[in-house]
Amino acid sequence: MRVRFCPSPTGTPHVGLIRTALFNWAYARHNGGKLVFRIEDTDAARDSEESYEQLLDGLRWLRIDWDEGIDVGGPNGPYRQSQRSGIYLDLIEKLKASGHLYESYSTAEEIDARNAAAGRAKQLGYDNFDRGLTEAERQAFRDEGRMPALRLRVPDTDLSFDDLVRGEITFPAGSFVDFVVVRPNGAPLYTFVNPVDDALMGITHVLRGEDLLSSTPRQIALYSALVEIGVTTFIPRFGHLPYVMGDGNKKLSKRDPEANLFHHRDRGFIPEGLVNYLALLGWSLTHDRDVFSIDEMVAAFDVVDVNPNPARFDLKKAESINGDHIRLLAVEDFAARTLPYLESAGILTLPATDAQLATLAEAAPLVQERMALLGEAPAMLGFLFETAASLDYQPDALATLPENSGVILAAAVGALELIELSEFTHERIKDDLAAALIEGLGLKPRIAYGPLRVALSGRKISPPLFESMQILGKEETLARLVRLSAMHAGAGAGAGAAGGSGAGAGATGGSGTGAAGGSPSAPDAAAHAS
RNA sequence: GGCCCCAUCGUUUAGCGGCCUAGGACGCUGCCCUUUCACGGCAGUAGCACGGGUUCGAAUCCCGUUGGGGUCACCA
Repeated sequence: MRVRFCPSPTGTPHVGLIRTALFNWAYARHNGGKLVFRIEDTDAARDSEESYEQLLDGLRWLRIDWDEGIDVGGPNGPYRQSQRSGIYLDLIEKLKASGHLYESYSTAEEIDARNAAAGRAKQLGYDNFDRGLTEAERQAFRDEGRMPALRLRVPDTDLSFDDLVRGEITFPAGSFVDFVVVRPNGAPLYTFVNPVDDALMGITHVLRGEDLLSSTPRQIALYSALVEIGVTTFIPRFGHLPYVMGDGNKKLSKRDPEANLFHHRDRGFIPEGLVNYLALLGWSLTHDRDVFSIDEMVAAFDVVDVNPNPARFDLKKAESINGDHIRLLAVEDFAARTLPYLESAGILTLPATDAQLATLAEAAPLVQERMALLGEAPAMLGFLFETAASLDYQPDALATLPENSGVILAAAVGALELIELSEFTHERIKDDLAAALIEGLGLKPRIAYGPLRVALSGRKISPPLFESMQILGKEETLARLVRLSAMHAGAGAGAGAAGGSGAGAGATGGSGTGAAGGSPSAPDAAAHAS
């Protein structure tokens, strides 16, 4: 069994294209067959070397490998169509000699005019006019200086094939016409080189996008010609994979950012997660589970199980699956994978220092289960790599501070100061803070710890608080609590319990006494502190 | 318009004649867990496009209707 992946290198890799590569790959691996990787660069105007490199980059990132073709070579090379001209020229001559190809001098305008004159719908396209040209007529055109395109003479019969995902499909005679395979300048078109290369490379199963379904009869017609002249002995099986849709009812367009493979990588999809999600686009492993490994996919994949309906690319679901795979990672692996994201965000130096790596290793277990995308790492871990002085506070975080924040922060400082440096662990921190704030001040945990969280991270949400304090260390933790306390007092929450520099009240309005629950207990807190 | 493909919860998918008063997942809602957010747990929400057949029996087979999509290039 031999399958192939044969993209044309235009633009950045599209997730639909990659899904096609994945299915071909999985089918080959499942059956112990070979995957051939060929590049269809027959359109010099649109193809680019950059796009070619991106294709390789994308496939390697997803760990989709191939047995024959680009880079790895093989007996049927070269594997870039732009380097196979000689092969095509030879075959074109043979097919001309056998009468399968004929010269066509009709221009688009002439075809339209003939259709109009015959009362034939314009959309019907070419009318096979040049089929019956005599040699004298052809010579007359040549004498006018016209160069012929070459068309394949298609059979005047119905053509059917048994699609691997859709079953029996029949195209009635006349619904496909003689089509151009070689431009007047001698350059063969995709319609020619694609089947020819498949034949030459012994491809047995063609899995491709649904958009090519209606060109299949023409392809089979060419294949029949190739069989007749002895180039190959069989016509491959075809399987047309469903579209990958975007929002609404349209194909996921190349313009759509979600279509871009690298967009997802940049946001922090991991290969395991994206492959899993891509596999779900038209296929499923089983009835009650949709998180699986690529090995599980290979073990189970059969193209006949592919669902023919178009699938919508659902980012939310994709992220959820990715999050599941992130959680499945060994913690060291997870930490290592966040590295590039932290570095490019400027959180870590490049390269990261040993101290930074140590901090990351400590923090990784705290955040691994709270991320769906590796790209969330900078926002989640950034505060661990700053100093009290450089920390930025998010406005929405500041907005959550209760009026008695000063009291809370002061009590926390008081409690934490008493902990020996060697005992500054999250368990101890938790116990002492609970004693000071929950019992001491009689506060609800969410009220008590909110200001501490903001002080530490500058954010409303963060990794677990006590663990974060442990990683930051006693000195840094206290510095952050003190800084926010001073800020808060300065901003006018009259309590002034912290630094006492206070005075600047008024601005925010709320009279200092508002700290209802806090006030009575304040003396206790103070006692604790001193 | 011709031809072709497709049709199960909002989305995706299981189902290939009786295991279906239709299962899972994402999303959404509620509750629990809880140092925030997550994670996790529990519960709930919501679907076989329509109409004919075939059959003892249809989400499953057939026909039609409707709806959606694709394709009709000297692009790939």
